[in-house]
Amino acid sequence: MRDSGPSEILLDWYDAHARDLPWRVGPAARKAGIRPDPYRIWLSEVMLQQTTVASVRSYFERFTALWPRVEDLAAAPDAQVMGEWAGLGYYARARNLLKCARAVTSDHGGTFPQTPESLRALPGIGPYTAAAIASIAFDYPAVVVDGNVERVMARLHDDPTPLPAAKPVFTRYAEALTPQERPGDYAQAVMDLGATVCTPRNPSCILCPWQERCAARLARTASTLPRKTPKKPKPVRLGIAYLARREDGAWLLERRPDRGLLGGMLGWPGSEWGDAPEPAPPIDADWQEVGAEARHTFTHFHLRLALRTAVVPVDQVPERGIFVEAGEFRSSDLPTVMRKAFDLAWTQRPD
DNA sequence: AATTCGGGGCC
DNA sequence: GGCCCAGAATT
Repeated sequence: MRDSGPSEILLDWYDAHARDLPWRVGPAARKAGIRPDPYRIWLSEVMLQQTTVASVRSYFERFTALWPRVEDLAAAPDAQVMGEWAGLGYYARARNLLKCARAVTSDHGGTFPQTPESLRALPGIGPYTAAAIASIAFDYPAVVVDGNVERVMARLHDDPTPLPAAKPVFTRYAEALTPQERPGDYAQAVMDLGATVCTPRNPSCILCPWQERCAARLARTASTLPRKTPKKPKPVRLGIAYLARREDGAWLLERRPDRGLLGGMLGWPGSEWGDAPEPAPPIDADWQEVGAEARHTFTHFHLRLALRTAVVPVDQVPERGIFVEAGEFRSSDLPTVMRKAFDLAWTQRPD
């Protein structure tokens, strides 16, 4: 066997161990000349931002079935896209997804730009996603740095510098390894390595194709890396949600403003969330307290949401929100905290 | 440079 | 309970 550099060693490992993913063109097919669909790569990469493969799978299948091409997604109604994204989290991604699909369709003739810089100019595409699309979809030798790559680089160099301050250094490590040949397969290979071998806890160093050149394996420090600066504790916020059912079965919901928490999503009208929430019934009714509260943890706070229910006559006009007909309402269109509130108030309890 | 943005699976 | 995840946008 001829002398191989680290990227060739990793590519050999990838040829044998590449995971089968719905958006992936595997190494064998790629060598046979099959190109990935940039639309599917873009969609998967946006869904995968801070989100596990296991969570993304079903959403990816659903989106590509509903909207096979970027032009189809661009033409979709906002409310339908937000509803399909419900439960996946980080809802700014869905809003930017639509902006991006419409920009690609109207400004680029339905074709994704191919360089990291031009991709970076599109909504919802940052440094990582631009590099990932350029390399995977177009075989552009971009330096792809995600959480997996950071972890692998920290361990290869046994570098104790804490993230996020270490990001520029880890990026330089990654730069030095990125090959000109098969950059797309290489990018996916490092991420697969991080996801399946060089895992956050209990890495399988014995299975690692880079074990002989890994400083952390020699030092037995792999499982302690990368270091991260400690996070702030999450405060508790309180709130009240009002779940009104009209006598004909319609539900009183509210479209949340496009910015901020759960932006652009449907939700139950309610109080602000804070230390001492003020009652804010959206319609005059005989509100009943629900015994249980919905508990939910967001990125930076814990929420305890008190619930109120009421049944109101058909001719009554709400002060806030809009009635959604029973036949048009799907609790799966709601973000998880709102779906939890619905389940607690109306399905897990007797009427 | 820090903060804001979700949710699920794992330990 | 906290940690992690194919991060981006905003301040």
